[in-house]
Amino acid sequence: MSAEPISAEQLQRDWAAITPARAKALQLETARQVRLQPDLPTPATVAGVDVGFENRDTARAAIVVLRHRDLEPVDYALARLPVRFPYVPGLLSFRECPVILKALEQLQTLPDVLLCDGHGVAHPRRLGIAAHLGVLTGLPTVGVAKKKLYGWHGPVPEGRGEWTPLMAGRASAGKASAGKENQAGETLGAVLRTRPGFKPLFVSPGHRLDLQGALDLVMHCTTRYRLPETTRWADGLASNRGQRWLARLEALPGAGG
DNA sequence: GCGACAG
DNA sequence: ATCTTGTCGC
Repeated sequence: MSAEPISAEQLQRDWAAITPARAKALQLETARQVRLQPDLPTPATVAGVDVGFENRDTARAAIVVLRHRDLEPVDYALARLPVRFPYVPGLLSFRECPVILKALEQLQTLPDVLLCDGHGVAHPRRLGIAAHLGVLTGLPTVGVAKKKLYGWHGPVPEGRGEWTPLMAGRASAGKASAGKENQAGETLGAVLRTRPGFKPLFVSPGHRLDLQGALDLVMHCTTRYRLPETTRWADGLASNRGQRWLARLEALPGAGG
């Protein structure tokens, strides 16, 4: 039933001439394959993935695999590919998935779970890049975003690890309900305070785990910064100053590329 | 018509 | 995402 891991090359062909309109339709179909379930087995490894742009039309994906136990890097991969889809809010995966799959194929060993830059099911059609990547690869995935794309939420508690639900739909306006919100929507994710005094992160499950599992994992990976270590590594490698981070990786024991 | 709008 | 200078603080 569920799709086998698709190759980057195949994906490139499938999406070669896709339009935003067709992409939205495809999201509705693909979202039906997303599976959110509790009790993700404790992973041995957790990876972070991010995409940077060397220029207007060249994307660069970076994946860094960390040991779950101590968050030490054990593997990484880099890939480049021409950009063939514009940035459209809600359609991010069509722009970034191809180059990410290419990088995944270069890893020595696949990670047990993947933390993505962007949302999971906290998306208008429930298929943020993390959810889409999960279905495409079959891997458990988590969405970790710095800004909201969709949904509404109340005040975020100040303590580290505290959070408030990110609900589907839009906050009800009107003075009659000032202070209180609609109870109608479903919980899609969480607005999580990883560090007191800093802006919160938007966490949502992507595939093969639930919200609690996503939150536990993100907190486990977040030590002394606002962002999880996975994201920080991938971010660094995908960016312009990637050389600096590359040097740190190559100085490590068993981290090949 | 007006605001919202991952990376 | 990317383009960019300085600045405040541990």
